[in-house]
Amino acid sequence: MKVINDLEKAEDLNMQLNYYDKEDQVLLAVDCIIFGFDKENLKILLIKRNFEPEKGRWSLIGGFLKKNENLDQAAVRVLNALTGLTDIYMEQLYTHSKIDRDPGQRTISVSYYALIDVESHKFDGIQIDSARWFELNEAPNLIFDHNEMIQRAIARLRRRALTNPIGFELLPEKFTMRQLQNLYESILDKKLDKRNFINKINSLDVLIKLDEKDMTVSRKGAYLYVFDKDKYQKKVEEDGFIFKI
Amino acid sequence: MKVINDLEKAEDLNMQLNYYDKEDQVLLAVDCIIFGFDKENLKILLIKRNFEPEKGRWSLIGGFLKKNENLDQAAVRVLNALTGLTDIYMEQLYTHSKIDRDPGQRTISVSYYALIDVESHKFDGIQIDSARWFELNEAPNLIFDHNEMIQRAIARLRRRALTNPIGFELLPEKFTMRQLQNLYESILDKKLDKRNFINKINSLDVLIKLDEKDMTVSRKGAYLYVFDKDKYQKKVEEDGFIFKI
DNA sequence: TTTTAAAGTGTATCTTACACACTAGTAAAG
DNA sequence: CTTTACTAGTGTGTAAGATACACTTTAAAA
Repeated sequence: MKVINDLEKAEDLNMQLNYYDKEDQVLLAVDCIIFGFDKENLKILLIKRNFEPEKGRWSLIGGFLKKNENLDQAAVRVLNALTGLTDIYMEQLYTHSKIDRDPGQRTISVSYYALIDVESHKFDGIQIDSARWFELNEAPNLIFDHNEMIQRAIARLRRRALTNPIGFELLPEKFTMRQLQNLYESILDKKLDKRNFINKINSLDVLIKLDEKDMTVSRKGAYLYVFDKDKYQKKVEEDGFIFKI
Repeated sequence: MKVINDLEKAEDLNMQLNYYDKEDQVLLAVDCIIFGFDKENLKILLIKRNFEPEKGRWSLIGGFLKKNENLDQAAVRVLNALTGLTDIYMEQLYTHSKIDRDPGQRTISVSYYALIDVESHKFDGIQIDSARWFELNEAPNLIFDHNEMIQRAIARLRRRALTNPIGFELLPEKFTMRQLQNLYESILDKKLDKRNFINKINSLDVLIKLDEKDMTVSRKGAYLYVFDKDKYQKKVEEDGFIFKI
């Protein structure tokens, strides 16, 4: 019996090695879609590619997954390496696998996206020269399937904006109602009624109105608000905190 | 000049080769989360793994991406190979990349999910013996991170059910209101009011009531409905057709 | 003919969404 | 000091949609 068992084990081991070994390996990339909000408009961060193929053309911020990291970590590392940006929370979006999407070699790419405040995230990386913000509708044509990736990210962002309090965490620490409304209007690409917007936001009960005013925006000045992270967290845990703008 | 150009080209080519060559390659897998609805309850399709590691344990229906296909195609192929199921539309869900998720070798897995009608999709594949339906809450513990994958799929399904007319396409061709309500109640895991549910569904205006009755469910019998695909498509194109149950 | 089991149906009340226009406050200009 | 200019800030009425709720109908089986 022992012999048979050992034989079986040997066969299994063999099978195991064979099984994985005969499979095709591929390169796995991450591409970061970084939306920026500058209190007025929605922008996107792009980079000039410094290697072939497609050297010199604009692209998303991308790089390859390494053996010792997971995809979330790869996205953070790549973003930091190419722009110097740190502490950006990105969310995984979609995995693109068209056979010839990268003519250099069979590469599958996982897209990540984030929405950040332009002012409070100034670049300081070595590659700063080659990365810059573009207005969303003035972005150049991108390499590979990067345009498609962006379209998908915009769709997700929009859907999110309609049903989740996206943006609260992503705004500058203190902001005016007008800025928050601008953000929503940029994402949804339509005008909202000021009174209804404020009523809705207030009914969510996650903002704290400060005594402080932003006097740069008008003669009268506009009250500043901060996001109440604790209240927000509690609501998310309780009921998912889905609403509708 | 020509010489220089050629030199540059050579350098570029070299760089190109180097660039891709020094990157780590990985195995890419797909795992299919197939939810089934049998007019009563939500089930999940699992398979007994027939190779090491973890041979003999239950797992999702999975396999590896090949060079000549994209991920969507891989998911369809793998599902068909292991269960004989055809014509299943699956949607990509998430890409799992924890470093040691598969102890056999570094493998990244892309999960796909679908919701199908159990009755109208009987197995006929060679592997039929090792695949079977489990009640969602009676499913065994699965290998790797497959439990986590299922949790994510349930969350997505639930979210979808709240805002999209999921299920209409996925039900048997003819169905009763009670069956549709059962489906929603299974997904959302809560009871709904019969009258309110019917009113809501009718207000969506995508079902056609037949003269035919299903006499198996009660003495009185229940009217059968069919899904109006054209109307549905039109609504999706016009306004995305988001609603709220 | 009676029993049984699920189907089918309507309304009143509450909540939320939406449309809509004027006053308030401050700094800068004159 | 007064006027001007500019954006912030505010409330209500109406319409639509969400929710709660219980009895009658139908046809087969006993």
